[in-house]
Amino acid sequence: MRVTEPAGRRERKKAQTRQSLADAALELFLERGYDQVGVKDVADHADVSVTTLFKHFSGKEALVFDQDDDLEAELVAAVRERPPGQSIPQALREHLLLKQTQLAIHATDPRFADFTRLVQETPALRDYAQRMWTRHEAALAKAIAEAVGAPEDDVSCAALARFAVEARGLVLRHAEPRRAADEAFALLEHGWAASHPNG
Amino acid sequence: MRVTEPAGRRERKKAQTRQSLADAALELFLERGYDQVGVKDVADHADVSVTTLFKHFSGKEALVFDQDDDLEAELVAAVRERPPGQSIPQALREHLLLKQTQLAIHATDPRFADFTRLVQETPALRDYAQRMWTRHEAALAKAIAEAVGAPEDDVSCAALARFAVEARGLVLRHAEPRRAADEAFALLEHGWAASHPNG
DNA sequence: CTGTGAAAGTGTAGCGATTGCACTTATTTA
DNA sequence: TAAATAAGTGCAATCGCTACACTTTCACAG
Repeated sequence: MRVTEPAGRRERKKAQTRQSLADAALELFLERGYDQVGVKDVADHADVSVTTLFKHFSGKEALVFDQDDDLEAELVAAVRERPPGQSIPQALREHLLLKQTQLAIHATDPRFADFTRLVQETPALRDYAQRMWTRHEAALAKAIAEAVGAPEDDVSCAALARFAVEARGLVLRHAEPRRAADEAFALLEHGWAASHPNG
Repeated sequence: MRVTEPAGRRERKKAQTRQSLADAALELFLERGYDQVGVKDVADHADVSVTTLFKHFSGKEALVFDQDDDLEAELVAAVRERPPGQSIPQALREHLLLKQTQLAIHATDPRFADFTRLVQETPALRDYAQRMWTRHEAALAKAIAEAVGAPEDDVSCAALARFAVEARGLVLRHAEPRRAADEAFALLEHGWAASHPNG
């Protein structure tokens, strides 16, 4: 009985079903392409009904993103617990670069590159991923505002939050992510420093 | 025979059908809410078949955005033909603020405010509007690069383009658009000036 | 004029994602 | 062990959207 896995047989079976679905989805999507696979196919392949599939996942796109939940907390933590001397834009740049190399279902999965390509080449998935981040924009804005002692609805904090999550999309499609991130965040860095000398 | 309306009866009828659909859609959406109206309802109300509706509009959301076409040209022009002494971020801020007060189907329509509210309150429409702008991000990035003599795929130009169109969404949901735009673009302004002293 | 081909429009049938409903089965818990 | 709970099932239906085969209408050349 591991710490992360609550004992009950019921919960274990539930988790297993969910995992079967996620695995089936990833496998089929990689094999045939997202649009060439129906939710029915995924359900059949995982040996459950379509109804059950939708009890576990909010939609077809969600099948490949199994970990939305921690994103927000980590994002906020990246700002709040950044090392002393590091600016907020810097902290966000580092966090996003780090995340990019973890976003796979299993970090150890050799199909990681394929997964990333799948997401980038499928509009529906690309958009979904972007919205996943944008959903936490408000929380991030609030964290930034707190970090610099600005009012909670400060516009420039909201702007920095938005721009930072958008920068992710920009960086992803570039061959040299590190360099792209540096350039994109340099813009934010300088702009931010100008209005928040203490940030 | 006006300059804007090509003579042929055929083309006139086509334009009229399209207009009927757009009118019906706006009316019904405002009355019942976007999600409570089906494309069938719109088609019936405009007295055409559903098939015809989709011959005129690429999807349900497109029914309320009748003018995507000029957006890109205007966006590029805003950068290319900006008054001397005006920075690129400034030019984009002004352009977006201007656009925001024109985006109605008819600028003279008293229902303008309702329309804006509808779009902002309906996720599907908000997202669609955002994508409408994002679709022209590449063209804008290119125009910016040309304006400052940077390579066509320069990352900071792409970043400025993306941030500028994203700033729009930020500004829209604020009570004081002018002030919000000033703050959001101040960030870009300073960041941009730091790396492009000649921009 | 006229007839012919393109363009606009129609109705039906259907697909794929998603939901609601009534139901069975398995697990938990009192 | 029985009642309560939650997972899973199958089916029908909705909704956006497309394909198809068809009719009507207009433009234009002969």
